[in-house]
Amino acid sequence: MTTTDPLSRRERQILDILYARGAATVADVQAALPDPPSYSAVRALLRILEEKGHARHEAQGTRYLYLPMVPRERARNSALSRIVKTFFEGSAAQAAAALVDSGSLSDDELAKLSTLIERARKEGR
Amino acid sequence: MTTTDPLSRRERQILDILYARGAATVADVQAALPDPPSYSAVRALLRILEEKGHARHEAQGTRYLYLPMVPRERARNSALSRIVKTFFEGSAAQAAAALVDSGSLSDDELAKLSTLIERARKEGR
DNA sequence: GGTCGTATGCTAAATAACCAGCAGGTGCGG
DNA sequence: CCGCACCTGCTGGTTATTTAGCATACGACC
Repeated sequence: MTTTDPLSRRERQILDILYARGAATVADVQAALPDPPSYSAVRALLRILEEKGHARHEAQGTRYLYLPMVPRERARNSALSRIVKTFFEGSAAQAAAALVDSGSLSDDELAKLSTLIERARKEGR
Repeated sequence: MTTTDPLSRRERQILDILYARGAATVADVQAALPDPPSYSAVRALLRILEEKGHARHEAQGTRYLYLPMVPRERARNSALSRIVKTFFEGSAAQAAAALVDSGSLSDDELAKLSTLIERARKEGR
């Protein structure tokens, strides 16, 4: 499948868990889910995600380890782009500004970000 | 309702449209939806969003104009925070870096961001 | 005034999502 | 060797979501 299909709520939740952890077993996913349903239910959802081409599994001993199919970076970028479109009128700069303004960045992080910006400004021309 | 409820797929899509446009009529929403369903269907979803406390409407002449209930900034922050948790291991700095690295920022924007960072660094201590 | 286009209120049906259970297999401790 | 704990394959039922349809109202326009 083409990964252009919209995901249901649970599918989204589970895929998020997969991205957040990199990989996860059924039990991992179940433990990480809010309002965790039965083990069987989680398995069913994971199978659907596989059918839709969003996840795959590898055998880890006797059990399955589930992983995202779409590369993390691509998924991340499209998630960011969605937010930028929805909340920042398409301006990535505004989004970045909101993150800086959030106040959750340490001095160290701010310094690094500053360097990054300088580099971007030089490359820009 | 407490806005802590998870939204269905269509509900999410429609609410996103409301946030992206600030306000919208039923026809606006229908036009902006991918795979647009019937006018009636869109209306039903908007009504549900109202019941759940995510949207409200004002009469605009004979028709309704729908608006988000939760302040844009709050919705935006929680959306950002979700992405940061899912894709950037909780680090807002990494997310900001990804945006800067995206290359979509103009020189002007980079300069402004730089100023913003300097200010944050001073305030930080 | 007639009628056409577009709006809402309300309702019920079709579809999709979600979930749990059973059967069978495999490894491990007693 | 046997039972326990944990896993997968599969399958069907229940609930939520998504949808369209009908009746009705209101303004615009000829």
